Amino acid sequence: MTERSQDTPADGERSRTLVESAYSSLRHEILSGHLKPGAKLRTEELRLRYKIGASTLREALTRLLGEALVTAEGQRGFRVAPISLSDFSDLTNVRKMIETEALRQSVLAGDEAWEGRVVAAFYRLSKVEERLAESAQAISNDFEQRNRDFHQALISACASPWLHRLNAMLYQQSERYRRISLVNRDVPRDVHAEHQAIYEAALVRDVERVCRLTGEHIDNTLSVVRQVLTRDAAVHEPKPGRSIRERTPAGKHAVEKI
Amino acid sequence: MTERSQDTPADGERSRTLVESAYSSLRHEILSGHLKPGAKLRTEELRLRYKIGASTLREALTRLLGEALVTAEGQRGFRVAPISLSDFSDLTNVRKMIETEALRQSVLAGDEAWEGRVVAAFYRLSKVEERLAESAQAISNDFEQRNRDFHQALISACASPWLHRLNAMLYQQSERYRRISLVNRDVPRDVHAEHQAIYEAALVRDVERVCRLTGEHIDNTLSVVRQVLTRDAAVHEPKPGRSIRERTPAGKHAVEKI
DNA sequence: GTCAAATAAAATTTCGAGATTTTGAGAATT
DNA sequence: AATTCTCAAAATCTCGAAATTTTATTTGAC
Repeated sequence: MTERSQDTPADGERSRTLVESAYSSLRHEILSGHLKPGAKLRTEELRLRYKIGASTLREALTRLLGEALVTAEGQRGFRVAPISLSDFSDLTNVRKMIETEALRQSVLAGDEAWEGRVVAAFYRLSKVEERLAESAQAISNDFEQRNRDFHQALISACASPWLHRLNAMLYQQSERYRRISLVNRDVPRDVHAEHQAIYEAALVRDVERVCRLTGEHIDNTLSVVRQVLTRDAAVHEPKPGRSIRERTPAGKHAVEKI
Repeated sequence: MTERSQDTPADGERSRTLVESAYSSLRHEILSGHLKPGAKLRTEELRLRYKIGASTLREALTRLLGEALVTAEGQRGFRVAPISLSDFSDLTNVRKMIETEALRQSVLAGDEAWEGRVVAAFYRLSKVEERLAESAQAISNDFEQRNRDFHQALISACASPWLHRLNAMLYQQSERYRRISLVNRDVPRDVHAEHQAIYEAALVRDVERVCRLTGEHIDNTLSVVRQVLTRDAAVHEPKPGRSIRERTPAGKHAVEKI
């Protein structure tokens, strides 16, 4: 008997195939930090959790492999991709280069429709930033979404699919670091002011200024994450409840636990 | 009855898992152009060809998805990623940026061991380039291998894993275009002279010159591929033979069969 | 007691049949 | 003729047990 159960998709996913929804769920759990960096991903446990077959789960994990959110080794299964300060530092530099270039092209090529997207995205971002001071934790999903939309809108007039592709990948990676840092503690920073400055420079088509400000903006994120990660290296605690059993891979700096 | 046959790996692959060797074989077939851009990848057929299970094949294809060598849609299976002039043009620009930056860092940071790798790789490349005139087709595998090694050696002192990762991806993509062009017809170009110029500039640590030359080098490849692709766009005709299971994706030049 | 081989337990990988969906050819309707 | 409907063939997607490998534990020799 092999009836497809077609269980209700975990969250708000309406992906068609089971692989796709498992992929979405797993990605969300990794990005949000619920699945911890370096953690072993045992097929058996995940299989039961998501109520899917072994191959289906395996395929979902393989997709994440291509996005560098999980690692895979020989006959030793999958792990959540580890994080490290040096990785994030590297990531930040490369992302600065890519996003800046995309931005340059976009601001130069942007038409009226582009302006409209930027204005709209900035407005929505501002709204959520107002509420960010109090309940940083609660609305971090909202904020991340709109922050991504804003950055995306800014470069949306860039005509290069490859720049978009690479940028999306790097942005997702850095989003992971940001969210992991956010969950731990929130380091205040006037991120709204930075966004506003970028926004205004974009609309007056001051390319050099937009690029410079965005570069600094990205760098500031590095600073914040650096603070959190170095501080947490000492503090961490094992997660309560039925958690995925795991061994800390040898010699990694202890950003393992969130 | 589920015995593992562990058939001899296709070529020189000694990958551990079946997924890995299927992945390698498929990648090679796509890069070499044996599997044509845009072609449908029917699981049934491939399954029989490689003598592996459905899920195993599926996982191998999913890996290629992450490298943008295949595309996948909903419940409609996999296809070899299509190619186009505009894609290659875009690819070339982005790759120029990435590889140039990696090169800059590498030449600045390169130590004696780096010099050694560059010298060795250049020597091996030169050897194969001597023979390139006659049997371009026959030794294209050799040439591509050593060409990749040479470019890799040049940037091997770059300390950024992300630059390496992105560069590897872009290089592989452009390799695909180069090989497809090569198989069709060979457009002569004094590629050896270009390599030599880059080589010499690298060894005397003339960063700006290395980057400029490499940029031009990459651009030249674009020109060559452009010639071949535009020429072939006309030559090919949808063969009216029986049972065209294959719809040429809209407006693509028909590089289906090589 | 220590080290290594043997054995047991656990986890990963693979298979292929069956469930589901898409496709396309012909019938029926407008 | 063009569009929609029907339904069978073909293809994709999913499952879970079986095969294989890795990891942990025990046993045995020195």
